[in-house]
Amino acid sequence: MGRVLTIGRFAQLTHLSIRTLRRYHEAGLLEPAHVDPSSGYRYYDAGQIPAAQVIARLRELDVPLADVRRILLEPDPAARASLVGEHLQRLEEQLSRTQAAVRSLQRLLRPEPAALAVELRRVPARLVAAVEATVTHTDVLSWYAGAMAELDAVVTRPAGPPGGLYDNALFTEGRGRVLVHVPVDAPVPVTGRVHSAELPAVELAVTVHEGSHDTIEVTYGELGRWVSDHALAVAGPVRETYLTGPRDTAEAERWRTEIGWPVFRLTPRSG
Amino acid sequence: MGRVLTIGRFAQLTHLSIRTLRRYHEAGLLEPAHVDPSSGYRYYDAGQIPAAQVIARLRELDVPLADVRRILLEPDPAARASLVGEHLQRLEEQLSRTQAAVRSLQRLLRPEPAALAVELRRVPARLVAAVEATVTHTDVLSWYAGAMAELDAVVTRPAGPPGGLYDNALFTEGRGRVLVHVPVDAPVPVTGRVHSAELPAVELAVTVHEGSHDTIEVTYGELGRWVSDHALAVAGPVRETYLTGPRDTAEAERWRTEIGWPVFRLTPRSG
DNA sequence: CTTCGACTCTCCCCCCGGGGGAGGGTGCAC
DNA sequence: GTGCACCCTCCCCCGGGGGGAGAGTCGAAG
Repeated sequence: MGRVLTIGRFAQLTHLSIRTLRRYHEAGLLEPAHVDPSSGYRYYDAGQIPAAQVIARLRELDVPLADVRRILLEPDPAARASLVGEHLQRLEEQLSRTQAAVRSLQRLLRPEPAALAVELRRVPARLVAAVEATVTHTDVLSWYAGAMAELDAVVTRPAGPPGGLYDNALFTEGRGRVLVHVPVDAPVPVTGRVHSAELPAVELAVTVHEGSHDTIEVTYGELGRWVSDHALAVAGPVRETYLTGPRDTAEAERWRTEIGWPVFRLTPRSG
Repeated sequence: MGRVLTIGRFAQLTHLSIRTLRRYHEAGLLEPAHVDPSSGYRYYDAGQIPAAQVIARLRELDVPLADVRRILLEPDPAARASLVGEHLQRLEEQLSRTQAAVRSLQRLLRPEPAALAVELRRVPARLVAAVEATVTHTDVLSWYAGAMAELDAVVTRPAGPPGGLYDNALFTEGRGRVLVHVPVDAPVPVTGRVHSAELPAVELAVTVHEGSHDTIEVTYGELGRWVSDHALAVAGPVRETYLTGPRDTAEAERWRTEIGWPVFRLTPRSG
């Protein structure tokens, strides 16, 4: 049916650039209907227009070319739809991160004079039921949800609010060790990923972040400033304790998150 | 006040990576409080934590480093807020483009068997009041709004629905000549950007896109397929005519956009 | 005060998804 | 049959990082 189209005509019909079509060819996303072996000329077929448009629309959704290829190679429509759905979910997560950034900017650009209440606290060792893993910054939220669900299934009578330990590398390098825990009075048997652990005693600089986690980075910064101003230095993974969280109330404004940064005293110097 | 912080400690307090801090330094975004001239070591101050966070949050909004710099250098808070607002508006435009891509994908992945009604039509030359410019793909929407408003102010009695001519390069290369017009019965005097023009007679392959422009690219593809299947080739800028548009009804489902692609007949060949 | 391990420096190459342009081969329409 | 528009490959560029090499520096323990 379709008459053979040169790359230029095909570009006009699909609203893609010639360069982009060549790139999709070499990436194995859109093989021309025919390639002249002597000249290397690419020839397309009008039937390939929808395929080219699917690629273009997926690219508009910032789907990486490799994932586009995976989607196109998936023969089962349902599986293909779920692959696309994953990316849509990723877009929603990005949207919420964008909203959090906007709210953080608002708080940063018109800062409230309310002084931060920080307490230096010596925390004893603590027996907990825990789940640990090394995760990336982008995965930490979904990982947390799964780990906490598993903990809740095992720990029937928690001895306090749940919490997490987050390696500093998780934030600065985007990947690090994470431990989510629920305090317990007695060791729990190993169940799935859940095991007992003892959080070591530390000296913590503690503050409480009020409200949703959208602007928690700002609170981290304020706590960091306090730590620095008091001639302290960071000495280990940060500890968050979810005094009031999503499990307690759906109203994010009521959440209360304790942030504790393990610190040690620097040798005194002038200043 | 603030004690001097090495780049590593500052990275911990701001949750930025060392590499990123160095990049922000060389980009002139975040000058360390002190740089040791002999060793090159960067030393930061705890007071710079908020500045670092502002940069990080703007980067999360995909603000280019150059624009971040412009924002940081702007002393007037109101002007600064408006710069940030521009980027937020850009994000909203991107969001609507994302939604359009999703809807286009839905239409592409479960196509309706409804055959496209295409008509080959010889169109005579037409006298219009027009505004022209060379614009980029990202600017075309806002440019169109301004141009159409100017046209409306000049043309009191239009002789037909408004339309636009769009260079194919606008779509394939992202930049091209655009002409927006309102048909008139008699030439209009030059007023601002508005001037008279005569659209040349052409042979058009015409179809009508129903509904919002979200999925208009899909209709373009179907029209392109029809053009190719009928041994035609594209011969000039596409013509859109807004039979029913935002000016007529707020219900996007009722919009009707005529798409006319100038074509010429290819020399006959087998197939 | 020395030592040594952790920290930091610069420099170069890599990633992605394109765009610009050079230099040279092809095709089609008149 | 010839000219010109088209197409080819190849290399370099962009932004905003990351990885790692190799060398220099800092500072805390002994």
